[in-house]
Amino acid sequence: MDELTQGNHHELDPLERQVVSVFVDGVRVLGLPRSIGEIYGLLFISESSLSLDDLVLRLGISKGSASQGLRMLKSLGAVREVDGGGDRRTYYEPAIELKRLAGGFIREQVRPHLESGKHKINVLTATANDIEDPARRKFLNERLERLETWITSSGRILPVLQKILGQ
Amino acid sequence: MDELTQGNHHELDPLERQVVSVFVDGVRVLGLPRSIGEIYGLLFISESSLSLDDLVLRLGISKGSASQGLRMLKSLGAVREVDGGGDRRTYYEPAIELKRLAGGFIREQVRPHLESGKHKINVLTATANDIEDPARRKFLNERLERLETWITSSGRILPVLQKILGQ
DNA sequence: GCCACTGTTCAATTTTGTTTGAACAAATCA
DNA sequence: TGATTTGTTCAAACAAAATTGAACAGTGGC
Repeated sequence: MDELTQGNHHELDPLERQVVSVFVDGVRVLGLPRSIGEIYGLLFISESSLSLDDLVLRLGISKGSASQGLRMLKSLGAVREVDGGGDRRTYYEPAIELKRLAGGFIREQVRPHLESGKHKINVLTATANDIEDPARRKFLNERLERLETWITSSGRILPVLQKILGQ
Repeated sequence: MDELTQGNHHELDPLERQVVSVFVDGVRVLGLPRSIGEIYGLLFISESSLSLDDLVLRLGISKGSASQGLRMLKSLGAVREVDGGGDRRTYYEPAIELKRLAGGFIREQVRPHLESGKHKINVLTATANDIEDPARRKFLNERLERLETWITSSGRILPVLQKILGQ
């Protein structure tokens, strides 16, 4: 294997390690696995695109992790495939526009929960109307209505978010 | 023990279980432990305030969990203490204004991460300026600058969030 | 002062979620 | 066609995080 054409397969240098660790912390806040942060972080400070086994070799993670991590990053729109050197590997580059990253996260991780929440509350509201005791029924309806306004407000936020982040 | 004065210590009825499960799912999205969702959820559909051992008995969780969960909910401003019956227990009620809940979450869980992120990036930027290779240094500075704008944009969002949620 | 009650702490346990690695599929090459 | 390379899948191993429960501290009643 030739370093000039195959890239650098040593362990990370100290600066790279620090940057990766920033991303590892960052994705933990978002509730994503550490490997996602490692992979995205390394792509983020790498000038050239990297292949799956670049990631395996440089981060010291398994092929399985790298494969699953890249799949999730692709679904989030956080990495894109590029055609790399003359070989038949797939190479990856990070998407670095915050707007795009936030958009992917909202689409994949936030919206589905809001939708399913809205649905569950509708079911609950129907159930609550079968309650005998009128005082209890009234109370439950008030609370469930409030829950609904929470979801509505949250939904209103998302476009605003995307607008602000797109700058 | 008298049910009329001490409250209902049976297991949850189906509707209560469903509501609690909505909150359990909700807090998981936010990266908080399930017990937080259980406790807040039960308070949310309970007409009267509840004591620590009401929570223990009705949710079937340990005293330790209930105590730690209430501590976190207090720090988030998601519950408030009220003086209950004639006994010397502390009773709790949920805060149900989305504005307040979001504010607490942002203050306790979001801002600290943004701050520490900003700090780490400053450290990194200093390190990057020691890099010999000018091309590499330039690239790193560009990327770190971008990271900084991410944090800045994210910070700008928080007040907007609070404004929209406060309606 | 002693007992009963309420709530906290934290080491041990349990649960949940992530990573690994071996088996496999698909694609390319010779 | 068979050998090689690239990447995926998923059950098992592992790691991280939450929960338990027993010991403890504080408080009030008697």
